[in-house]
Amino acid sequence: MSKITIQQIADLAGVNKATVSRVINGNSKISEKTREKVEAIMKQQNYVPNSIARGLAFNKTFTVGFYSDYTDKRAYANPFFYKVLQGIEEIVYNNDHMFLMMSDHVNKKSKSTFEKVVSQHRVDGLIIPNTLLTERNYDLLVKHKMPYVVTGENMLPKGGVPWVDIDNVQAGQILTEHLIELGCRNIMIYAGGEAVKRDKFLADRLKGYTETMTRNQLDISVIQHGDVLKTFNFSEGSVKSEISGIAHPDALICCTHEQLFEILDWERGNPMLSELALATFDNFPLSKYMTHPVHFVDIDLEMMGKQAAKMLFSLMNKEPSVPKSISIQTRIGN
Amino acid sequence: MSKITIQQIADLAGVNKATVSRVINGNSKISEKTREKVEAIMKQQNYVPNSIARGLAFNKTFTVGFYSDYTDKRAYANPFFYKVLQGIEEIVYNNDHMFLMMSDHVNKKSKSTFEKVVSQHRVDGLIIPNTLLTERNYDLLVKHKMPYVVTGENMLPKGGVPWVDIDNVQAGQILTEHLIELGCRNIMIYAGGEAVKRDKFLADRLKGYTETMTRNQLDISVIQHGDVLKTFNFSEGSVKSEISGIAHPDALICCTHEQLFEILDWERGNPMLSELALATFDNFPLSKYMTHPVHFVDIDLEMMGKQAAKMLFSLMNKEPSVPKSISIQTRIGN
DNA sequence: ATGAAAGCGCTAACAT
DNA sequence: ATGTTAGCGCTTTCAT
Repeated sequence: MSKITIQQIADLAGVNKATVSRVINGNSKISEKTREKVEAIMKQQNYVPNSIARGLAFNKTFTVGFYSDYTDKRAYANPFFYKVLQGIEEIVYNNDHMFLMMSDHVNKKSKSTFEKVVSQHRVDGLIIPNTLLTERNYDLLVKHKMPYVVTGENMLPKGGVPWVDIDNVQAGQILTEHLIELGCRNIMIYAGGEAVKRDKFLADRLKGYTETMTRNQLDISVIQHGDVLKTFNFSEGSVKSEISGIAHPDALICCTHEQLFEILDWERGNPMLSELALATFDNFPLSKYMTHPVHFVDIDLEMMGKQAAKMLFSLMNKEPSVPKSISIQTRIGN
Repeated sequence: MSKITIQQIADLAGVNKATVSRVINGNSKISEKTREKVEAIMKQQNYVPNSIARGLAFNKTFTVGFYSDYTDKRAYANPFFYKVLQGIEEIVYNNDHMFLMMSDHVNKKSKSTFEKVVSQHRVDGLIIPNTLLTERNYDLLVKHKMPYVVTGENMLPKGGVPWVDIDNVQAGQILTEHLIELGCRNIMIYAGGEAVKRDKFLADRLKGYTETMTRNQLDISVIQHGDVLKTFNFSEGSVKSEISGIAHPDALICCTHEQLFEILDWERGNPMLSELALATFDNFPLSKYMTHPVHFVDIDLEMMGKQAAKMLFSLMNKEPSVPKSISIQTRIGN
């Protein structure tokens, strides 16, 4: 513990500690001479203001929180999740704040981590995934006047919730357009029925696909189970499925990696490789191990993190006219 | 902002704020009657002590930090990395502390995040991966008397560095033993030469393999490139490689997932599936998509996180006789 | 067992 | 431009 305090710096510089405080905080009403003297001593003594004391005086923590759910394997097992964090930290650090990450751990005998952090004001602002913005959490944030930004489109039936999300409709559009440009006409999309109802991002991707196909006067073809695809006899070049009677697809858009892997897994014993263009959203780390090339839209999650953090600082600084929501545009990868 | 303070609670209870403070901190010298009265009022008012003020008085932050490197894709892209975090947080929250996660972001005009956190005492203790415990960081920690624990075996030529790591030697042993029990005799291990020198965990896994093979009087066979394996003609059941002359392996241990994927990728066009037992360390999320079963040791990273955090709290509490290092045992998965 | 008062390190309103 | 003083909310001697 370098117990050196503002008082000691003041003594060493032969000034009052208030003067040192003014130097620290860049107060203009300070003579160049004393400023230099104090700064020299601070540097020489390797003095660092105690942020706790500073926080108490300012009634601030200089910390931004990120709330997440470890039990949400979809987030944490997703290698891209850290991209969002990277974007957030970039902005947080550039604003001279710390980054407090917390999971939604619930302690048996006490409040949840979230409730503690919010009620104790351990952070000045919070970034929270839409899946964790429950009614209860929303109420807590409002009650404690805690600034926050949601990643992923707000799902709560509340107005004025600030959010940042990937534009999944646009992603569906450009991916479909890309396949059309490549010459594909019978473009199928694999979008599970239940999941689409539950996850808005899936519905949005589907919507982007549907709109684009319609605009190009192409037939829409949505399958809800990979099994349907397997009824097509690719090897014999048949034009219609023996069972479903649907036109032979020349491209398949998988809405999630899980779907893509299911297809790739099944495809190994099938010679559809050269006949079917595969496409999905987001790049993925094992892609290099894949023998079948996969088209994909590049989702800039780092940008999403940055925008969320920027928006949060705007809110914390009570800037006027902060946008309520931001949609991040995507583009074709590779 | 629920601006309710200890003074207001005291007023409401008709006692001095010192009394309230004693109730909060479980001071024994308090009559049961006043304790109950104060506790009732605190609960009724939904009072939460201001942790900043508390920290200032205690000269503590009630926060534990975790230092990591976003540029280290191996960590962040690894879904298992989060297991460690989960373990850490479990302990941290049970000890009523917060969890401050920080990357090694370096701000252009100022100190690194790490240096700020340590010099400003933003945390009471720190967990840091061995790869980030540089000489410089070590010096900072010592200089500021900051308690810390290293995950992964200490690589620094310094004594007394507390660390927690997976017992990779033991992991190599039991995996090899498992294969032997399964009837394998010609067990090969894929361990790249350069990597082994760089990463101690690889050398340890190799060591565990070597020891076990020797103890069982079996021949050791280490390959440094996957290509060597490809010289074996599995399909014809030949006993020796045409080129290397090495005995036909019936099992292959891959030291990393990358190696495993390389083999699996190449293997698709080869009928070695039924002939070669594959084995690796750590389970991985895409395993269910693999058609070739893979033996593996289950590495309990959550336990590693827990142990690291427990050790850190012991250090922070200045408990006597805290172990300097802990090796986490592994076991065969599935 | 409880109250009064000093102090943790810093900021800010008020003096000079 | 600089010093003085009073907090920020809590803990902790020291009284009583």
